[in-house]
Amino acid sequence: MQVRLSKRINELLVLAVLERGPAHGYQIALSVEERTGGAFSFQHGTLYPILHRLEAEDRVRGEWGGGGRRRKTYEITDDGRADLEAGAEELERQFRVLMRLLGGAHAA
Amino acid sequence: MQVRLSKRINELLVLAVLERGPAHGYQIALSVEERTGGAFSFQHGTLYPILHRLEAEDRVRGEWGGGGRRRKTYEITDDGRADLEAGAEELERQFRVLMRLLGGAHAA
DNA sequence: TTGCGATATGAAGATGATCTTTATATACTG
DNA sequence: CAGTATATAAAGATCATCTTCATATCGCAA
Repeated sequence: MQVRLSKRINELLVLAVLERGPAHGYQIALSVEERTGGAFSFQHGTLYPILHRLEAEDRVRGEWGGGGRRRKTYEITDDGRADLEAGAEELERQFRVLMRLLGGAHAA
Repeated sequence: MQVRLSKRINELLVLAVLERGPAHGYQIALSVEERTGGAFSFQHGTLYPILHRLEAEDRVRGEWGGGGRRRKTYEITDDGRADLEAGAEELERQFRVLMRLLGGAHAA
């Protein structure tokens, strides 16, 4: 399955949340969990490395916010937006292929 | 993402192939690759452990075939069929949730 | 005002799935 | 008879994720 599906999905989830506005890590985790009804979630030991990767690759931009509380706010970049769009399409394509094979077994 | 998505998908791909008739490992790998147009594939170091796991859990039944050539033919069990059906449904549900979040970003 | 729970981030270590490599062996083709 | 395709499997490497540990602030309640 050449491209690690879970890894890709995790990245896209983060990008999708940020597409709707800047947020910091903790918020992203809550948002994903809330908006997917708990179907997807992040352990913080999973989320932060992803954010660091996305930032290193300029798909998001992080900025340390003031106000005492150590918190870093991320926003999506143009590269990130492009990646999200391409990724979502690619993922949907892959999934249709998958469901065609699986679906033949059980359903309409 | 509590249940490892890739792991689950790999299992379901194997079960889906076997749902259409018994096959041995090598055939399963070819079949998956062919029927998904290359979107999904197995390295043999991935496939055989999966088959062993499925067999150990009675989701498939393996039998060493005669004819000199060391080859093991697998068929799906009732447990395997039930698991495939439940898994395919669950996967589709998960994916709809995922695409709703991702899709909001780019599309209709 | 002190303690606790929620917010907030990150690094280190453990686990586990997948991939690569190595090993073995037979069937078929030229 | 040599080489390639078929066929399976174990061992080791790699990498993502999870768990745990570490740190620090904020808000609330006792």
